[in-house]
Amino acid sequence: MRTQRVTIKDVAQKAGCGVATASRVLNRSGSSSPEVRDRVERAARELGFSFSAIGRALQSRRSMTIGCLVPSLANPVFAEAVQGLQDALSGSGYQLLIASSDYDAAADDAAIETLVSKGIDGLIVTMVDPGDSPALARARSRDIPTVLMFHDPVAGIPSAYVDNAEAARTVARECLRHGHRRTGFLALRFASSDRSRNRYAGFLAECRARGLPDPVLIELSEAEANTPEKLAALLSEHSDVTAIFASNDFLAIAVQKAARLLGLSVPEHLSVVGFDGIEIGRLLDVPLATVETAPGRMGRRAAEMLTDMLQGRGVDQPPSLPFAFRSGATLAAPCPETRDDDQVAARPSSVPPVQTDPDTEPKRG
Amino acid sequence: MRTQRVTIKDVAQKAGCGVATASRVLNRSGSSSPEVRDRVERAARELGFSFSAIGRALQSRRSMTIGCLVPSLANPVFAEAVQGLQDALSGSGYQLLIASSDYDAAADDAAIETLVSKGIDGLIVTMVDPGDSPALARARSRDIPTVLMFHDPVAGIPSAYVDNAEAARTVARECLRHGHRRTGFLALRFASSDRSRNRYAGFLAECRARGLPDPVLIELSEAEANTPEKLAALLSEHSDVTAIFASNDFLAIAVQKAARLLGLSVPEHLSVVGFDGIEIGRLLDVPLATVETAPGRMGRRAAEMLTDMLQGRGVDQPPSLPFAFRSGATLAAPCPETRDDDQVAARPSSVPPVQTDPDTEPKRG
DNA sequence: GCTGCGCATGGAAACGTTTCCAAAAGGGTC
DNA sequence: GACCCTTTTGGAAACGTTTCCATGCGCAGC
Repeated sequence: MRTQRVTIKDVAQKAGCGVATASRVLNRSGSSSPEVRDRVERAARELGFSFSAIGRALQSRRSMTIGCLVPSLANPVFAEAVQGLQDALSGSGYQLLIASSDYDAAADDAAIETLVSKGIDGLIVTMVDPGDSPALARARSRDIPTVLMFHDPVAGIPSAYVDNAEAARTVARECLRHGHRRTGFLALRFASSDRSRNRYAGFLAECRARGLPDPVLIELSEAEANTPEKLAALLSEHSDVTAIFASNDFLAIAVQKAARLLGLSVPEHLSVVGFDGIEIGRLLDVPLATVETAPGRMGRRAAEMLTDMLQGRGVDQPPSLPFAFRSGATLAAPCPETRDDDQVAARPSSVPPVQTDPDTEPKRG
Repeated sequence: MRTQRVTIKDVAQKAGCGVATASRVLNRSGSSSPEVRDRVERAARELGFSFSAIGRALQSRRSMTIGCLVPSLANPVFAEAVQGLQDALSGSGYQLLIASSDYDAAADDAAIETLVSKGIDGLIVTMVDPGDSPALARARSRDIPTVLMFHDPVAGIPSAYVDNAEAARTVARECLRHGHRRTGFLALRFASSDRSRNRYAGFLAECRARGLPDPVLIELSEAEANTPEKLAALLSEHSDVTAIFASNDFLAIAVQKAARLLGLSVPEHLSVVGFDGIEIGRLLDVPLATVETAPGRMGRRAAEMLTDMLQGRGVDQPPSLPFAFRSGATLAAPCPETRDDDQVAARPSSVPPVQTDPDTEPKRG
């Protein structure tokens, strides 16, 4: 037997007062006499009343809902960031309406339109191209507070992000310091991820600045990323590179598997550096060298920025969040008798201890 | 310059007709003359009109929003399940309102109350104790269609789940088949996870059925799980066990790290089996033996069940989703000269090839 | 005793839809 | 030409809130 939704009208009736009074009592707004207050509160309790957020939203023009768009929750980096949003938002009264686009620009736009029509009070997005999204532009022209996650700030939209290019330069320096000259950048979804592109750009820039040959850009498909054999085949086409910078940690681990298939050992024959700093990398037999980025923190930061905006406080772009290079056994000096024959002379196999960038922070907070 | 939200009233006015007509045209409901239709559609386009889902929800009593509660998106298993929901729901017009409780029963209840007050049309939850949640009971008494994820069906609420106990029995059989007698079950959040408890129960039941000693239950705190040293200390208290069944893959990988710290090698000195079947386990040097459960599929299944319910179709509990034991190098026969001295006699070190349960399916579909 | 003030109260409008209903218009049949 | 049926149309109510405003009351100050 379905209980009809109990509204404030029912409460008012049971308490013998007007709805305006009931509303004031239940919201503790305006004034009311103790007796009335009592009756209303009792009535509400007995009826099991709870406000309809929809009625409220309609009247107040505030839905207490925040829209969030990410490429996919199957990627733990984004999932963790969203959890960071949740953490920061919990207790604020805001709920999270979530959409995912599967890395598709058109889906990005459609999702934003839907979120906006649902009356969200704010928007937090990671998408293919925030700088060229009609839907995002419309949302902003409607004065919907918006912040980006993971992206470099774009078109005046503030962002919670790490400086991908700078992080990649650090990776380049580390590779170089270990004596690598021929490097490769492994990119997944290069076309639809500005983060990946920025990492490559930084990596490339630093290599050039140091007079090294350009790193070879190896783009791979989803299928290649997931099938060690295919990945191995791809890698074997670039037998001169001694260090691979993978655009994320999963890829880096996959590279190790592929290297094993090729009979190469890491790091003796091939060094590998990842990106993101997932926890598991630390626990491996050969701990993964990578860049730690603390996605959860990005989420929290984004949520804080947005709530500031929602309270009318102006927000200007804060500096990028810190990253930290995590040294690991997958990065070492290349072996003198390298797998290819046309390669570098012997190098000192002892390398000064890796040191973390001073102004970066250790790890997930 | 803020554009005031454009409503259907504005469209009607611009098109020179009543709002009722505009509504009919824009919804393609009811009939209308071609000219009027034209004018309305043009007006809507020119004004950049889009419906307010809130107004709609208020009037129609349907928000086209589904509430989802999971313990945490930082756990990739849940994140993947939620992505599965998204996938199955995409195109259906439903959006996902997400809450997370951080494995806390009180937070579960609070979250459900909030979701319900937001007018969700359906509810998909994974929580500490669905069988004893006043908020969930209230939601159901309000006839809000509800389905569980990950849980065994409870209190008549249908669920998309894998049979944890049965999966654990399979693990027990595999351990046994490899010659292990003294086993341990490593549990994280045992108190707040019925899944973990069911796994232990199944594991225990099978061990008893085969006349083996009870597996030792090792409960650990978050801190112990995350600190290899602490975990190692904990493990060293149970030096007689030759095989550990960890309640998830991360834990299983952490166990390997801890074993390394103790100077034990896997699987020679200690076998390890995980649970969940995360992709990465496959790529490791020593591929992880585990149970594959395809959380994304659980999400999709849950979403399908719920949309059926939302369309008034009755749903009865479907059978549990298939799992598959994935053999891996972390599970092998215990070494005859075992690390402890009071232990089993030599065993044949060659073991028949592992075979998967016939009625289970390979992996994530 | 009046004026004026502050407090408690409730009616009603507004928020953006959809839908019921009645009315108008058009067209066919007798 | 009257009648009825169908199609198109728009006014208005309803959904559940909040808030503006007006009303009524008691009380302090003159």
